[in-house]
Amino acid sequence: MPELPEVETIKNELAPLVTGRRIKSVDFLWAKTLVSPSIPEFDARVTGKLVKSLERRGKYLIFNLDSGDSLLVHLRMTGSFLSGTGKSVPSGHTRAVIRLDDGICMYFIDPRKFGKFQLVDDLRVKALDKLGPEPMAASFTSAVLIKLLEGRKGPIKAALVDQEFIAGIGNMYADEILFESGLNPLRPSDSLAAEEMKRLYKAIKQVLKRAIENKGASISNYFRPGGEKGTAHEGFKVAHRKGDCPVCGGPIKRIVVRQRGTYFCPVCQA
DNA sequence: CACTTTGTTTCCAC
DNA sequence: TGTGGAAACAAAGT
Repeated sequence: MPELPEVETIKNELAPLVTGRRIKSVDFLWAKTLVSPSIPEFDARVTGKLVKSLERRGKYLIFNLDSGDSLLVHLRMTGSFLSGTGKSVPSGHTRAVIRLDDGICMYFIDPRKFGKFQLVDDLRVKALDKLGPEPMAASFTSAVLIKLLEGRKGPIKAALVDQEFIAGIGNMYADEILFESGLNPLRPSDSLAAEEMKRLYKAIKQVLKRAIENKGASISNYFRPGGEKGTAHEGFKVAHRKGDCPVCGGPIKRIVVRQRGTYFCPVCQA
């Protein structure tokens, strides 16, 4: 399930394959994958263009073209990329094929069809503008987090998965971060003591950093461009776990916060 | 067949 | 007007 560490891994591993190459064609095997513009206009603006660079913002992967246009790929739930040579489609869940020069192909594989492609002429679009700060950026300091938390009502878990609050964190990393901080997911955001906010800040940086080092979490359908899986999920303490707390041995509890399954240890996260 | 999964969108109350 | 919560939605797996 692509969240920040998974999209970052895809970006890092795809970049050497695609930067400096020209796009020969993009085929959509699932029409709804492209949200805008129309397919004919998309083809006209993309074919023959050079991929200048790849970047990531939140859960968006961004292909910057030499024409100034950018292809935004919103990776959501089950989306990932597989690189190949274009002979055959590697999976029945392939939703789009980006063909580059020298026979390089990138397959967008997305079993649940939630991922979206969008071509824009300016990165100042609503989808990106609304995103909160990048948690891994050096500019995301504990002072920034404290500022965000003050006056914010509602459970801390809800804040962490809110893309306008912080970009790139989804359900599973929110659970891991809260476990690492020893904070109950239902604690109101503005109720944290200074020391708790410090712990939360450290946990955000640490959980994401470790997950990036482990090339993302391969829960359900995520894999890397070369076909390998990530191993970050092997280190998960509570997210998607059914068993007992690895620290205190008590049962992990599952509750629902903002309509989302939330795993936590009621003892360690009192 | 009901339920789960994640993020966005829409709607409603305050 | 902003904020926040709940529900609906998208699609497929179990």
